[in-house]
Amino acid sequence: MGIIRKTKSVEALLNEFNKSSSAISAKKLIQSLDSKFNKTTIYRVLDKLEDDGVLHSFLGKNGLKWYAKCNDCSSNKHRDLHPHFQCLDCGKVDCLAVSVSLPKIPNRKIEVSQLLIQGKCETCFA
Amino acid sequence: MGIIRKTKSVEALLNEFNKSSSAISAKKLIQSLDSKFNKTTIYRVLDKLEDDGVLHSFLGKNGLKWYAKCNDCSSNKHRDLHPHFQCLDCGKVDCLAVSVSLPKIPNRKIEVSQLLIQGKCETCFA
DNA sequence: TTATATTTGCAACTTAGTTGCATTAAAATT
DNA sequence: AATTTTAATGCAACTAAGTTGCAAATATAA
Ligand SMILES: [Mn+2]
Ligand SMILES: [Mn+2]
Ligand SMILES: [Zn+2]
Ligand SMILES: [Zn+2]
Repeated sequence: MGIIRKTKSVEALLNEFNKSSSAISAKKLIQSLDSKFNKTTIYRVLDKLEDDGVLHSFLGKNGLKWYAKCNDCSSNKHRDLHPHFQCLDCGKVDCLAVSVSLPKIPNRKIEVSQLLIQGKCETCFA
Repeated sequence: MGIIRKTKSVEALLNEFNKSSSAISAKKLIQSLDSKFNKTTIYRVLDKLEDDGVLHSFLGKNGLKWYAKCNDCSSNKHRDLHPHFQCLDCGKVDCLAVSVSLPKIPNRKIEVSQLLIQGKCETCFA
């Protein structure tokens, strides 16, 4: 079940995601908003925003949880099946607005897939 | 640095990987060998076998660490750049012996990538 | 057999994420 | 505006995968 009330924490988190277009880890959000909100609150609000189709989540390096804005999702329809890129130098993570062609796998039913590409970002590569 | 001595724990772990061709999670190995070895030992031997190019590791559902046998790797050359399939019903994880065509990403340098496909395996799909 | 260096077990630790519950605060109702 | 209702919050305690330091055990070389 998603967000019902427009609280301070909801506004603060949405604000964080409006400041940059990159993905943000739960860990970073907890650090940034530490003085204002409890980590439990942050985890719970993120979870609800994902239910609502406002954010989507995925696992980055070391299994850490990351969140990024959705483009055309709603609570009914989540379609964030794009790959993500994580810079091994600066740690930045971005959504890649491209579609991945999955390999053919006989006798299995594919439900979801996640592709994480790692390397050097534009800034760190130059 | 890799394996130097052929100890009981090394043999036991290699034996586990020879019993099945599927990947095995560190968690499962710790459970299976709980009566014989300490979990610290298991983590350390797995790490060394990976260094030696005998096993490769990757993260599955929920960021859990999985290991599987390498095919043609050595301590110098690791090439396990294949995708993995995890069954959401029975939990089984397999290496997929196919190559993935990564999308073109301008101005970035790709170093590694990991593709995890989830769904129903042959057994659970039928 | 002895010496040396690697491996092991254990306990304590780290850290991301979760849970239960009493309190607080939105928002709906009167 | 005051009251009621119910969702959201803070806090502390917990969970669980994985790590670390160190003394004791064991494989291998001498
Ligand atoms: Mn994304
Ligand atoms: Mn594999
Ligand atoms: Zn970078
Ligand atoms: Zn299955």
